Amino acid sequence: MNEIASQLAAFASQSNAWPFEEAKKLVARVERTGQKQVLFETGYGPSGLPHIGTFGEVARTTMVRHAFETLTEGRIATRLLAFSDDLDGLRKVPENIPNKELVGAHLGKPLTQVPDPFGEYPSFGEHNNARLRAFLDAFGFDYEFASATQYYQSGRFDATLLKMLARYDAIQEIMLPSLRAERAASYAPFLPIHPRTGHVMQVPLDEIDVARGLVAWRDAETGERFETPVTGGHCKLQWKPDWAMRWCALGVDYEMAGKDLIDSVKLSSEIARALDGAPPEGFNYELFLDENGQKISKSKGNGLTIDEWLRYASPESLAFFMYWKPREAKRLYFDVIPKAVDEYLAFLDAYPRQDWKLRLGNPAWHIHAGDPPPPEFIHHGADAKGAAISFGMLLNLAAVANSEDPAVLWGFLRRYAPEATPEKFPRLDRMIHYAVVYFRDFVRPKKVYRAADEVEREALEQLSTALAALPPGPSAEDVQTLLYDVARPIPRYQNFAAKGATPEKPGVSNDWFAMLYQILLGEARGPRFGSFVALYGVDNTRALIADALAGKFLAAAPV
RNA sequence: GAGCGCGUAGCUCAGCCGGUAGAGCAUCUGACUUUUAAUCAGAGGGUCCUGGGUUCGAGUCCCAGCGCGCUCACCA
Repeated sequence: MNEIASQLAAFASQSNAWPFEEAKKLVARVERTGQKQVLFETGYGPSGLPHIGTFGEVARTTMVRHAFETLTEGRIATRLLAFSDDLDGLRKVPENIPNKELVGAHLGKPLTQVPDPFGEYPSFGEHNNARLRAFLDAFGFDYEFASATQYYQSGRFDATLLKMLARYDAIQEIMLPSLRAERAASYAPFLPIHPRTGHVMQVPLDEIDVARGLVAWRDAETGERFETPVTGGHCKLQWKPDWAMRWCALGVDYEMAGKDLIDSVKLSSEIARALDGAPPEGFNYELFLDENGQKISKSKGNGLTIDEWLRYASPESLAFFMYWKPREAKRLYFDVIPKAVDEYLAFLDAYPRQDWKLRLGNPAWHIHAGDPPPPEFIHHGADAKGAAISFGMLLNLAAVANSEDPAVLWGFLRRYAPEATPEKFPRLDRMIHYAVVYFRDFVRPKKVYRAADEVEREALEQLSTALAALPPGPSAEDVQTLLYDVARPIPRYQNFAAKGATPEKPGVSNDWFAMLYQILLGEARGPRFGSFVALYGVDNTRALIADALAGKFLAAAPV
C-alpha cells in the first residue's frame, strides 16, 4: 500500500522476535490455503474471575496479531475471538463469592443456567463474562466476545457436531488411549444436558444415531432412558473434543496455550484432523511460577493477581513481563515488579535511537502496537543527554526519605534536576505514586531500626530542641549547618582528621549521620539530612525523633 | 514414564544471524571529607555443566550424557 509499510514488512520478515516468528507461521498458512482472513482465539473457563494468565494470553496473542498485520501490510483481515466456555457445567462452588448456597444448589448445570450470586446478571456465567469483557476493555484490547452457550444454541456448531457424531469411533480411538482404564470405560465426547435437571451429564452413551443426529443414554439414578440431539445446545462436548470442534467450526488459525496443555493440544489437533479440519498454529508458553516456584493456579490463589501488579506498576510493565521470554518459566511475584518496570523503561528509552531492525525486536514496539511513547529524560546540571529515573532508584529514594508522600520524592528529584515537574513528566509522576505504594507494602516493613543509647538519646533531644528554635521554613543549608553545630561538641562525633578541622573547631564524623539513619529511618544510609529535614518538615522531623526515642519503631519492627 | 525449560563472574543475569566473554550488585584500590542515595575513576574475578560433531572459527548450531526445575498422565 505504501512505501513505509512495505519496508517495515521487509524488516519484520528478518526479525526473529518471537511474535514475528509466530506470525510467520501464519503467513505460511495463509500462503498455503489462500485464505483472506485469519482468526485468533483465546479461550476461558468462566467459572472464576479473569486472572493474570488471561491477561497474558490476550496480550501475547495481540502481539502476534499485530506482528502478522505488519508482515502482511494489513492485506489480510484479522479477528481475535475471546471465547468463553460458559456452557460448561459448574463443578464446584468458588470460594470468593457471596450466596454460596444459592450457587451450590445448581451444581452440575451450565454456568449460564446458574443464578448470579452477585444478583447483577441473569446468570453466573453472564456475570463472569461481563467481568471478563470489562477487564479486557480496561486494557483496550481489540477482540470479539463469544459465548459457548449462544454459539451452541444458535446452531452455529451443528454441522460440525453432526460430523463429529459421524466420526464418533475415530474420536474415541484418539481419546481413549489417553485415559485410564476406569475413565475410558465410561468416556464419551458428548455430554447430554439432562432435559429435566438441566445438568451436564457425564454418562456412557448407549447408542450413537448418526442418521437422526442424536445420542441415547440412561440416567444412572432413575434408570430412565433419554435420546438427546447433539445439535442446538442439547449436548455439550468434553473439552478436548470441544476445542477441536470449535477450531473446525469457526476456522481458528491461531491459539496459544500453556505448556501444561501440550498433550491436550496434541489430542485436540488429532481430533480436528479427524474432522477434516486443520488445527490452528500456536505455541506453548511457559507457566508462571509463584514465589516458591510452583505453578500459579486460580484454585490455589497463589502467585500474583493483576490487581496486585497494577497496584505497584503500570499495565505496560505487566505487558512487558508477558512479552519477555514467554518460553522460560518465570516467577510472578511482587519482587519481580521493579525489575520488569526498569527493563521496560530501558527498552522505551533505547527505542528512539535504534534502527528498525532493533526496534522490531524491542519489546516496546510490540507492547505499544508499533508506536511506543517517547522516553522521559530528566537532565542533571550540564548533562545534556539526560537520563531516565528508574523505579529502583525511586524505591531507594522512598526508602531513605521514609516517605509515602509523592511530593517529598519530587522534592528530592527536583534538587537533582530543577526542571523536573509532574506536569512535564507524567509517566515519572505515575511511577512515583507506584513507588511509594511499593515502598509502604514491601520496603518499609523490612526496615531495621535500632535503639538509641544514652549519648544518642541526649544528642537527638538536643537536635530536636535546636530544630524548634530555627526560623520557620529553614533552607536545607541552614539545617545542615545546624546538624554540624549540634554534633560538634559531642566527643563521640568529633573528627579531628576532617578537612579544615582545628582543635577548636573539630569536624563531624560520619557516625553522626549514620546514627540518624539507623535510629530515625531504619536505614544504613540515607539522604543528605539537611535536605531531608527541609523537605520533610521541621515539625515532622521532631515528631520522628520523638517517636524514635519513645521506641515506637522498635516495637513495630519484627523481632 | 513423557513433555517443556534451565546450567555463563561470589550473587542476579545479558549475550541477536557463529567472529577477541559482558552488565548490575558485591569485593578491593583511589578521588571526595560541612560528608551521607541517585557520585566519579580504576582493579581483581570465568574450564561459558561434561564429552563428541559441524566449521577457518562454537557460550551460540547438531548429537549424546550429567545436574536442576517445572508440567502432564482425573477435570478444565
